[in-house]
Amino acid sequence: MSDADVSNLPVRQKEILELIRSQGYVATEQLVRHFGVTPQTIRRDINLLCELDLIERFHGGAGRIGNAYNQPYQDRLQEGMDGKRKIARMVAKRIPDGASLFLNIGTTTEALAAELVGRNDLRIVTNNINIANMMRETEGSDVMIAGGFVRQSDGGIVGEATTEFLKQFRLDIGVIGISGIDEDGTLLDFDYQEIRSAQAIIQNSRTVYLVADAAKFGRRAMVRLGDYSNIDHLFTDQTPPQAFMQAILDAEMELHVADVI
Amino acid sequence: MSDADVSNLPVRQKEILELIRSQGYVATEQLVRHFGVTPQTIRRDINLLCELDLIERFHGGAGRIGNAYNQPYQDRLQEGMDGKRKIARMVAKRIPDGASLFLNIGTTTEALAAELVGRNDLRIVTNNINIANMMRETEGSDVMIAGGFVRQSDGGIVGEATTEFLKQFRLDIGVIGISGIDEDGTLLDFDYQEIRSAQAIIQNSRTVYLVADAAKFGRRAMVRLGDYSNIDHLFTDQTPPQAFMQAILDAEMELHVADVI
DNA sequence: CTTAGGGCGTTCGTATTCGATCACGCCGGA
DNA sequence: TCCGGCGTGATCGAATACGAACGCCCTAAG
Repeated sequence: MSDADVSNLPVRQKEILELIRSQGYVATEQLVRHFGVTPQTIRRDINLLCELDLIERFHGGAGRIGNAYNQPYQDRLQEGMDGKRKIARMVAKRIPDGASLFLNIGTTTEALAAELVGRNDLRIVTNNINIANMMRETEGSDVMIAGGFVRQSDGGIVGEATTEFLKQFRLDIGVIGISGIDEDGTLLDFDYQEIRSAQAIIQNSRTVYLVADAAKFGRRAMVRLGDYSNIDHLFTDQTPPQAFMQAILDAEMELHVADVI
Repeated sequence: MSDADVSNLPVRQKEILELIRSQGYVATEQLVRHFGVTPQTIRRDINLLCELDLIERFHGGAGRIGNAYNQPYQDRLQEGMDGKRKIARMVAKRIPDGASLFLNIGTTTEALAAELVGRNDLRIVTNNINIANMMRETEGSDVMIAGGFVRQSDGGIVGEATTEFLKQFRLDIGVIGISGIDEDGTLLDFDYQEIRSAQAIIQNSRTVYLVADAAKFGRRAMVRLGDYSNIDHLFTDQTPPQAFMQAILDAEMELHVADVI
């Protein structure tokens, strides 16, 4: 994308780039103090880097560029976030201190992780690089990350190695998200590889939580993950449509709908 | 750390928090457009969140809080960065297109990863979560991450599982960094677990690159990693002190000193 | 020695953002 | 009905950041 040759930049500009990439944002004033130069000089650097599309300019500083590749992902993170957050809050309350849990790929599980930041008695195994990063923000729970291919679109870790890694554990709670649910309770996903990880998590969790916001009911996806018999608790944000209720009631599974509070 | 109860905040403030946590920084103006309210209201929100130590205030917006825990790490990232970058640039030139390589924990290897962003023919295996994140920024090389414990201090992934994961590969080049080098060529590190990963990388690389800036020569560290016989190429930024040269010349190892250009 | 050019500091007028204050509308309780 | 708290919008002077223009210093080429 950014086809500028970074390596030929002056030292100070390279360092600014480095700072911004690692910190996300730096104020002009911070850079002034850091380098001992005038604001004007910093601004010149920032403008130059900005014209090369290496950083994004703000009033008062500069930040990492809004990357085109994770933009759609960021959008997805937004849509239906209210529902996801409600679900996450509800699930977080049901995670006891000292529990061990799997968190797999998915925006809803990420929302859960956000709620769990600050808890410091948990042991978490995840194949989501964003979750691992999130939990690093504070001194808190132990985090293990699964090995495997890093998927650029969403930071998910997938592949046979990932599945094998997950199988090494047996934890209290497995939290999984999915792409869609059929009326008869068939759980679906778009990505074959992701399915394998989810199945490994299901097989090795004493209790399985499925988190799915309202949009998942009726959404078509290609790959079959399993059905309600694999799930112990289903968490959602709205009462599922009538057509889905029969299968839900027949299953030996508890349904939790987030309070509208 | 931040002992404020996030869950009781108004919806807009929670969303602001979410945006900042995911984007690193948002301008006041962006938030104004996003929520359709006046700048004044956004400022009130930002000030409130700032007093709760949940975000950091800037002129023109707000950003993620400069976390106390990775601060010492950030500092370490800074000191000697010039040298590290020079080394990184030199090594990057020696990584051919299509190569497969290990990158282990360490600030110098991170600097190398930064230089490799944009290359799109590489296959990279790493146990450094920062590197995995960095490579995600652009469409580029394939990245595999090792599984294991996520170390909060620096995002390194360590533990027996990590070592086992690394052993599954056999790659063209292994790039390792270390904490210190003795005069006789003994390679040292502070962390026992990290050593095991480095040794696994050495054993499974066709060529081993050691990257070490000038500060490493003579620094004492506790755990023995190996010696020059394990290394094929040593990259550094200054000619090593006289006392070290004999061992370096005796070893079957190429020494590369970064040009002062 | 002279000169041209790049990098940086300085100045100053302009643009933007900030905070204090007041006003309005929307509740819920007396 | 009245009242007070709360959240928001509006106004305006103060603080801050911005860009353009100019001059200085250093370096390299002639």
